[in-house]
Amino acid sequence: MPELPEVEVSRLGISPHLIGQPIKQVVVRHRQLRWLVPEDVHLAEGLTIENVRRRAKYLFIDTAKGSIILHLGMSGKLRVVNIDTPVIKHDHVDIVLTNGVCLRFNDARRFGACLWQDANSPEMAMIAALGPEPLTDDFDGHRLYDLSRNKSVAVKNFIMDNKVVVGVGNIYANESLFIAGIDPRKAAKQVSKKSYLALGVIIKQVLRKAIEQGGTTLKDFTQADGSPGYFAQHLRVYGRKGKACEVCECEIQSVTLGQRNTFFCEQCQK
DNA sequence: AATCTCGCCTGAAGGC
DNA sequence: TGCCTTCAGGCGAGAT
Repeated sequence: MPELPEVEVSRLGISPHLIGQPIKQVVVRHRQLRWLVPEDVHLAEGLTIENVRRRAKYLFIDTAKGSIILHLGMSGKLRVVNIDTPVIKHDHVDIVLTNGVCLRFNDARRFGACLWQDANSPEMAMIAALGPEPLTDDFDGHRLYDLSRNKSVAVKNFIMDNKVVVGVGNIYANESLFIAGIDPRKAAKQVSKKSYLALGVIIKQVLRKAIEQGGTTLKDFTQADGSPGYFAQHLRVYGRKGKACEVCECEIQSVTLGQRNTFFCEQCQK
């Protein structure tokens, strides 16, 4: 499942192929993604891609008149291919460039999205409501502490709340809390300032490290099979239910929090 | 206002 | 082998 690092690595992988290139056509084969792909995405046709940005897990393909917004959902993959590359199952959207190259969006589960943000319209509410980027100075442990004072939700749900900080998905929430030694079930308001200050640093480290690793293991986005994939990262707790904790050798536990699988070590996380 | 729950999807994995 | 069931999950929307 693409988390922020995967989206950022995708951005880095596709950007050089897109920036400065005019869009010839936007081909929509399957409109029914998470939301219906709007007709307005065709407004990008004839315009030049000026930038490829990321905000949270959304990618913005900027033109002078607006941006095509892509979200990879759970199973979304981006490839840069020649336009004559045969379409495979779940190739839903193509952004075709005038040079014969095309950005191809494949998404089996269709939890992803392709939207249009007009440059002259207010930013759509969904995007405007997003909290700070985790890798900027707008986010740190002080913010976590301050926002958590009256929150009774589990700390894991709290750090996965997009209004608190964006881009912390299930895997990295689990991993960060393990490293910080915080029990994911603990009420957000019960977590100490000291723990939050550590957690803020750890979230940044975990995400940065994953991006670096993704950069080094980055598959070739221009190959037919060159999906970004999900880099093989070393996971300490995620998916390790019943296995031994790497620190204390206790059995890793799992519970459901916020309808998501949650893994932790009872001994190491208090 | 804060929190909880639902639903969109398909493919992989496991059971029989 | 093959069918059926279960699970995974980002995240907005609606309910509580």
